[in-house]
Amino acid sequence: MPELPEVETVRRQLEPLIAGRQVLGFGVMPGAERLMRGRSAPEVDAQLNGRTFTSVTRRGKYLGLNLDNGQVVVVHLRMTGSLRFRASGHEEEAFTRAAFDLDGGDQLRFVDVRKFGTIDLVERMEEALPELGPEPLSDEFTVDALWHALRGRQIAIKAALLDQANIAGIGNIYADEALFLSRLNPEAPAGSLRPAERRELHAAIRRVLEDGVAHGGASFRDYTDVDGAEGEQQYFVRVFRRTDEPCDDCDATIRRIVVGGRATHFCPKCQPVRHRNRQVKSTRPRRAGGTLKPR
DNA sequence: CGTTACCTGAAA
DNA sequence: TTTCAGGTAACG
Repeated sequence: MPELPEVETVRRQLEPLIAGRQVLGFGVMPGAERLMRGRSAPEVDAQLNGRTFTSVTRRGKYLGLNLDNGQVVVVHLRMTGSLRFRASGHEEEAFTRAAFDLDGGDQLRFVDVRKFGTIDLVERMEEALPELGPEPLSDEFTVDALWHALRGRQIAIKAALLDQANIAGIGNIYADEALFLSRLNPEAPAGSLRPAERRELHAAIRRVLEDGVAHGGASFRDYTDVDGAEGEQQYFVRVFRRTDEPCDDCDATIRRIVVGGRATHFCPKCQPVRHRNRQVKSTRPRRAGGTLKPR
């Protein structure tokens, strides 16, 4: 559920709460063992015991809880996971799947209804990460970097934005919002974007993610921050989960379709299907524009 | 490449 | 009762 802005919100809150705190124990609740991806909780507990958290980093939707010996606890919240920092004596919330006991009795809890989230303990963060594209809020994310990921590809631009190997951290909310801001149809082939459209999409991605962070993330369903509080970004979305509502910009009715297996929301008037350049004679399908160079 | 599985609860 | 869900890996 959490995308880059939600994960970054957690990172910012969590770092000052756990930096300098010592781990006295770690445990996984019965029935939730899979979140350790095959590693045994007692073994991880033994490795963590006595270690101290130093900082919290983020890569895409992954969090790295850094330890004083260089090791990293890598957390992915997937759909419904959340990390909660709770003071000593706080009652246990439902769906707590794992917990770190900190010095002083405070707890860092991993709460996750659907049990899709994961926790890894590794020597270096990269060991726990799949192939990830550039960080969209970093300097390495340029229009050229975006185009490098899209050029020559026939898949829908929406699906391309969700592929973490292209750009790290975009999920279903921010993909729809970025496409709305850049007025691109979600089903347009990724490699068909013209130069001006690439620049607009690049700027839109930056903008929606920055807005999301500024509003503390979006809480449509399960997302809550480290205190259990909701974000505000859901009040600012332009199309996401606004099916049948009027578009803010043109009053047309927002539609919901499925692209790449995911619900996709867009304004059919602001984000029209772009026709291939019509050719009167030829019935042979043309490549849908774009520069077709090998990747 | 698109589709299915992984889980569970809330909403339709 | 059925459908849907901020994600991703494993299918075919």
